[in-house]
Formats: sequence, structure tokens, C-alpha cells
Amino acid sequence: MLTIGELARATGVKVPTIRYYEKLGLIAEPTRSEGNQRRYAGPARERLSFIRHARDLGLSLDAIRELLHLSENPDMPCAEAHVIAGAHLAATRARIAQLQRLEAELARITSGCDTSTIGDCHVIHALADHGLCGGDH
Amino acid sequence: MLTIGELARATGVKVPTIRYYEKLGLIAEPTRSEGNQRRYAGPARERLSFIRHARDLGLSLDAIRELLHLSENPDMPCAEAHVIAGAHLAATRARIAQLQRLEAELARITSGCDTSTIGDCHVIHALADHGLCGGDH
DNA sequence: CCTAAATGCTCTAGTAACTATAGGTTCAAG
DNA sequence: CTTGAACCTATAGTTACTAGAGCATTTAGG
Repeated sequence: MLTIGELARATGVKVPTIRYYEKLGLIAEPTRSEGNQRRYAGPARERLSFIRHARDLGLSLDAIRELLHLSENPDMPCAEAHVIAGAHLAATRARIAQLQRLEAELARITSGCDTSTIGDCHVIHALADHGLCGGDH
Repeated sequence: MLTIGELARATGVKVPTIRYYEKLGLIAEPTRSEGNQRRYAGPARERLSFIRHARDLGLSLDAIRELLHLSENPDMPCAEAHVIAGAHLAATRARIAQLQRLEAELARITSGCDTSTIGDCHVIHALADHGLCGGDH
């Protein structure tokens, strides 16, 4: 049986976060010691590692909740799991594309200024005047 | 003089967001009509457009607050504005790089499964077992 | 056995940047 | 003069935690 601190070290999830996940119902309430401290068995560690890994990949707790629910029914079709992961992949790609557009504009804004006072600083003017950029955001 | 709704349409910032920015002190409290409704003059529109554009570029309200402060003093050196924009550019590039790593792993996870039940679904297993991935996150 | 340090407990509030809702008021057009 | 759109304030909810206060338990050393 692991204490909450040992579980935290084993999974890389911080102690307050474990308690937070418990309150959200993502992990089960564990057994308690005589002094009311949480004691975890092996399955809790696996479940928490699952959550950790999925969070690292950027999945929302809602998506993770669904995946956990699916994983409890090994006989169910897994199409839904593919939908969730696929949707997240698409969202990730869209976000990358958006950030790349922003990167291009930020690079343009920051590179074009060689003056030294705010009054004619290109950075400030570019931010103030939307017309100076591609305008695609 | 614009009503708050007209200002919202002119800048693309939603009405509740304008009031929110006012409460944060990002924009000045405007004059009011006899019936206590907000009435805006031209400068408010420019300032709000500045904020909007900077937000679209992903700058935090804190960073925007600093830039607004700088823009009020046209004679000050603009090195600080370059630092803010440059830091944001670097953060954006780092975020893109991170998302691209996640994209690669998500693509790997979602592509490798051609079974049909949860029990042996690659998506679920890949999330449960950190050892199956590159492990660089 | 006793004590001190580390770890644990609950609860509340704070973070970013809004968004939504409730319940009421004002404005402009017909 | 009435109606409907737009306005007002204030509070609470969103996401995924994190920080802090104030107190209890566990464990290792002496």
C-alpha cells in the first residue's frame, strides 16, 4: 500500500493534484489508514499513470474521463476511443498551424524596428494598426 | 460617441469583455449617458483595437498592460517593447515545438490500431503504458 | 517510550481570461 | 406611448490546478 506521497513520486502527479482528481471522481476514493490517511493499491497507480500520460499529451480531463470509462469495458468497440484521440490530433494540428501564423507575424513585427523611442517603434505601431499585418487572424 | 455595442462591433471585442477590461483598468472608464450607459469616444476604440490585436497574437493581458503603458510615453526608449514581443516570440516557438512532439506521438498512437474492441485497442494501451512512447514528455 | 521532522488531513481562496445568468433599466423606432 | 433591443450591475461558472492556513498522523532516531 502506497501513501499519497509515494503514489505522487511513482506517477509524477503532485499530491494536491491526486486529491483533486479524487474529488472530481477520476480516481476512486482509496482505503484509509487508522489515522485517516489515504493508502493506495496497485491499480490506482496504473489509473493515475494513464491520466498523467494523457494529460501530458494535452487531452482534457473530460476526454480522459471518457477514455477511462471505455477502458473499464474491454469488450466494447474501441471506435469511440479513436474518435477522441483523432479529434485531439486534429485540434493539435490546427493549433500548431495557428501558432505558426502568429509566429510569422510576431517575427515580422519584432524584426522591423531599429529605432529607439516608443513614438516610432514598429512593434507598438504594428500592434495598434491591424492593417499593417496580413490580417488573417 | 459610440455605445458599448457599437464599440464591440467596431473592434471585434465582445460587450462583456469590454466591461471586464474596464474593471481591470486596461481601458478608461468612459463618460455616461443620462441613463448611466457607457458612451465612447474615438481614442477608446484605438486602445481597444490595440488590445484585441495583441490578444489575437497571444499576448497576455499583463504583457498588454505593459505595452499600453509604454505606448503612452512616446519619448521613452522602446527596448522594453522589443523585450516583451521577443519573449513572446520565443515562447510561441517553444510551444510550437512542444506541440509538434505531441502531434507525432498522437499520430503514432492513433494510426497503429486496427482492432475493434477496447481490450486490445492500441490507443488505450499506448495511453496506459508510458513505456510504449518515446518517453520524452 | 518519546520526541521531532516529515508527511498527511480538510477547507478556502486564488490563478487567466473570460462567459453566462439573473433581474432590472434605458433607448430608439413606430 | 409602447415595445423590443440593447443596456446596467452583480454573482457565479469555466479549466486544471496551486497556495495557504491550521491541525493531525506517521516514522525514525535517541
